[in-house]
Amino acid sequence: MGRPQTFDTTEVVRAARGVFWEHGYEDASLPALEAATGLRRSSLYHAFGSKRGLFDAAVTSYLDEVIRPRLRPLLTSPVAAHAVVDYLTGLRDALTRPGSPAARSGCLLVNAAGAPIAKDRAVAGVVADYRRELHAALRAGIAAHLPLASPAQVDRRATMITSLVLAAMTLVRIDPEQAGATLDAGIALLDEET
Amino acid sequence: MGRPQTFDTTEVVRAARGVFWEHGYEDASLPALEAATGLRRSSLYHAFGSKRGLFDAAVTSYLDEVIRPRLRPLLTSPVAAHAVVDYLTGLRDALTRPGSPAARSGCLLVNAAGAPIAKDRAVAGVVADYRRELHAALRAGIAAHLPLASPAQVDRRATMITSLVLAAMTLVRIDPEQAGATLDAGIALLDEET
DNA sequence: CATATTGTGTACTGATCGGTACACAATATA
DNA sequence: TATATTGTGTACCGATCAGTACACAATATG
Repeated sequence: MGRPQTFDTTEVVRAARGVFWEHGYEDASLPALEAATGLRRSSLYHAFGSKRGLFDAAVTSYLDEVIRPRLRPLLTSPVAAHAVVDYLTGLRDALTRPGSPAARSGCLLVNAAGAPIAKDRAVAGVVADYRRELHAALRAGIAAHLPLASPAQVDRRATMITSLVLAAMTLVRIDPEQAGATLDAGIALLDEET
Repeated sequence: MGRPQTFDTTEVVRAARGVFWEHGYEDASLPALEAATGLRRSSLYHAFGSKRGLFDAAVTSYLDEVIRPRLRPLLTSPVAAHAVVDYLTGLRDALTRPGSPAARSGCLLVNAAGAPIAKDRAVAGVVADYRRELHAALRAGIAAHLPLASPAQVDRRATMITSLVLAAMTLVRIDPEQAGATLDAGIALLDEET
């Protein structure tokens, strides 16, 4: 069946993901992607069709390997009462740990939302779905944390915490301290209401 | 003293601001800036030195003509009790009015925070200062809205509402409905606590 | 009117962009 | 071993990028 691939697709996508994460879709150049993956563009185009195809693979990898593992405790019942607080503290630690991808570049999808690529309907849909997924997970976590609150109150608070997370992702690139303070405000609010 | 300018600097900066607002710094091309301003690059470079100089002027214009007029009621004492709610409803209306610059492109500075230009320290500082300015204004508005709350409570809620605003600016480009719901959650929360 | 000074238009620069043509390499199958 | 099939490397494509050189236009001042 012809010559076999010499590279591991998952690893290559991970490397490309890092480039898109740091530079965004538009400013991730082919030479930078070649350097990060160790592949020439001929191989990248053969395997992924286009820069956009590689980006889509990177987004899928980002959701599966970066986003969803963190949300899992909020989505697998029974949800612990402290799961939301754990999520927020864990995220704050990740954003304030110097050198980590999240501290350096925030969130791949949040960054994409403000970039020209967001005008692509498919990409906009992925980002919108991501926000919905985050909101649903936080709603579950808040419901476990505030068992006496009404569904409407839980939903409203989930919207608030979702926004805190999105804002922290935006702020970390320009002022990590403000990003940390943003997440701390969410933790404090949840404690306050217990 | 030589040949006089044939254009109005303020108007030209406004036109350039629209281009940067819609496309971001990196993807605002010189031809696009020429088309929007009606000037050739020779004039732009003569007046502003560089693409970056024009961007800086556009940012100043954005703060003075777009951001701060909206914040003024929150910063001129006495602050009305309903000023925060007015701000949020006004912002929601702007974000959900189809065709408005904010509905189409969100916030020039929030978008910049996620773009490569954010690595420039001066730009990062401007965005960080903008967030501080927004936070201070909302704190004043919330203090007027919740006169019984402690300073710490007011500050924490100001951080929350600030994040709602930033998140809505991010979301409007990919899903205006989620952006509107985000601001509605803030309004509802303020009502709930009255 | 002459001249210095400043603004504007045309036309270009080298660099870089994403994408591709094509030769060659490496394997599976016959 | 011969051949079909698939993967990889080299070298290129036209388009576009930000920026600039320079001639020319238009004014203020002498």
